[in-house]
Amino acid sequence: MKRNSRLSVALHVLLHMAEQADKALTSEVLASWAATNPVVIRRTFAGLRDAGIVGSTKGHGGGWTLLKPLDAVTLADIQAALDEPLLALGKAEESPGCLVEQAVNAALDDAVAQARRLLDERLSKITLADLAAQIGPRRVVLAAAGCKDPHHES
Amino acid sequence: MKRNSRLSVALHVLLHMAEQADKALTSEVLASWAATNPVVIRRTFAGLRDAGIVGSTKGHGGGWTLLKPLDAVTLADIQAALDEPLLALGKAEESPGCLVEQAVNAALDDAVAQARRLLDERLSKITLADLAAQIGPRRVVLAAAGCKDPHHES
DNA sequence: TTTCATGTAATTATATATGTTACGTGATGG
DNA sequence: CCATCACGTAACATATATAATTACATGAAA
Repeated sequence: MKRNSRLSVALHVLLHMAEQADKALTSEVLASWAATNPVVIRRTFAGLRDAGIVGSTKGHGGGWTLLKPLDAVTLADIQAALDEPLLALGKAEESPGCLVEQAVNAALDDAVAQARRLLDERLSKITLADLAAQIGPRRVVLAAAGCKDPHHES
Repeated sequence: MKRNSRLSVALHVLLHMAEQADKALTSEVLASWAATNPVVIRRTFAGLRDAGIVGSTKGHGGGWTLLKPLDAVTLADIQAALDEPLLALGKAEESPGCLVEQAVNAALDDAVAQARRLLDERLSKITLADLAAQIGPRRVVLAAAGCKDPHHES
């Protein structure tokens, strides 16, 4: 992996959890789905837990469970829970003495804030249920062709 | 510096160039404005040159010149010329075998593409002339207070 | 009380962006 | 024509950010 992919990972794992509903699933199982490390899952999901999207229990038979129905969780909820940067635009200097740079920073701050609002607005209209609905067709097509779900053979 | 600040640097330098109009300015001068290295300027401005926003000449008296009037260059033009990532959202895997992850990637690609369009739309409505107009007032205010333009004392 | 699973700190690895050095190319002035 | 200047670029070094890993503590269940 290379870039900020926490949202991608979270969505992937959450949808798999939905298929195994109700069972508490360990970080290790979740990590195998995302081809990553259990600790990465715990870190990523810590925000989701704080946001009430998932719950975790310790000890025997413990693990992670989805606490909300799929249509009650939007991508914006998840994004917010993960507290990601989202936009890659940075500034050369945060508090410049130069008047020109001050004006540049102000203009960029403005545009970035607006872009963030617009993206958030878009993400808030997509629920996990919407994504799940897009998986169904793919699975059916492949199943008809006699394929198994090719999950992480690596 | 830390993050993707090429747009910030480019805007800062371009506006300073506008104040010294017509004279060819060396990478070294431009770099001193941005508190960076001449080579960084050359790299950053290579895209702007290809886009016809600035020109460069070699040899004695050579350097960089603005080729377009300030109101003919939008932030979207500059952004496009620099070819920056813009959005920080990445994917865990680019071409996953997993159907769930395929659906996640598709949805994210969609949302990101839309956000990019929206941000670009916003940036295309701001010209360098708009930014320059925002500098004037600040400078006047400070001059009245007896301050010099405090440029990069560090 | 042993085992299992999360919680979290600390460390290492890797990727990206930026800073720097070095050298090539073309243009200008003597 | 040749020394100088300035861009063009490759190669290398450094800094920061994200992810992967290790280690250990805490709490719950058998």
